[in-house]
Amino acid sequence: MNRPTDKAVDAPRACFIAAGLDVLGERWALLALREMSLGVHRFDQIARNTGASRDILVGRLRTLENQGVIERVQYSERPPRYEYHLTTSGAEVAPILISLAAWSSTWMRDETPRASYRHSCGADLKPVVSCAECGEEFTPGSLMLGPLVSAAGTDPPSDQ
Amino acid sequence: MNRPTDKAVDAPRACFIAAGLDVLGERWALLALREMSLGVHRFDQIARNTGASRDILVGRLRTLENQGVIERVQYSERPPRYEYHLTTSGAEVAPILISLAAWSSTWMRDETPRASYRHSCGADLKPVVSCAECGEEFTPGSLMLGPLVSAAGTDPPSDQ
DNA sequence: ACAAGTCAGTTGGAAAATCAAACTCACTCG
DNA sequence: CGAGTGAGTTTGATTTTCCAACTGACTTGT
Repeated sequence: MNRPTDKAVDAPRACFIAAGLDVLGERWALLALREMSLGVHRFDQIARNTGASRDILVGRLRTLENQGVIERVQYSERPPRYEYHLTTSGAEVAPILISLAAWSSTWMRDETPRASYRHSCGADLKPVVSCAECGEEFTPGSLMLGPLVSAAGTDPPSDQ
Repeated sequence: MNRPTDKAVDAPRACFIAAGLDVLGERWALLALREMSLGVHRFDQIARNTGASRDILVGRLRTLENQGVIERVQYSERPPRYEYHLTTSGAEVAPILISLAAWSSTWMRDETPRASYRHSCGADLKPVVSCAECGEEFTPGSLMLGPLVSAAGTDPPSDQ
């Protein structure tokens, strides 16, 4: 009763981009991760530097913690106070932030002055994305759909 | 009355990551761009494949058009019908989608089956991000703040 | 000692964004 | 002629977000 071509009224594409956005795509999430990448770990400073309201920021940080992207590290007993730190998973968000910063500094050409980014070597941010397998640079259009998978092909990296 | 260290009650960090998110960070925007990257250009299919409601999708597509990320291409006079295509700027969003897909397929390890992505060479998606200047691979933490800039350092790429 | 400040949240109510489904309009196809 | 397609628009509910004030447990300055 179900030939392979039967699509149940065309459900939205379930792909890893959509899944990633479920975690990282909520408002303020990536900016909070940006702060931690830059060495800012405390609630008040993250709130100030991102501009997020404190209440929704609490929600985002909890979601990111539940997803294993960040972790709370207690730095005071009385009163209990926590710092927010990137896990391995969170640290690996960097390429997303880098690509975003690079795209933005190329294409957002208006008058407003903004903080730019650079590589630790001192050079302006010019990331090159290439395929680990063939070494070729990714060109627009070289991203293609692959098969459906449940857990990524090979090794599950254990966090921390 | 304004020493360099006076910070006007700590405004949120104005940086290129935040600016990029203003354009690409709204709900459905990146998924719509994903569709166009995959060769889907018509409204109904973009709505179906992303899962966005038609009304907000209209809004997103208009914003992306105004920002020069996509353009509408008329393919029928009567009734007027348009296709949505990536501009050069839109095509260069690919590294963001690639990084997101790669992060997600590494870290979203639950049971639900999702479409994976691959490079056009056939290999599973394993992007390597390196610095165009020094050639070194970007490691977590190698992203650093640079100076404030108004329009990116050098050449404004003309679109198309 | 007491007032003021820091820090990580909570709370409550208003404002904005999103959602889903139905509806429109201009056609095309059988 | 009737059904279907395609790109929206409309409507009214639901969900998120925003903002400012408030709390509780301290710490620091005078």
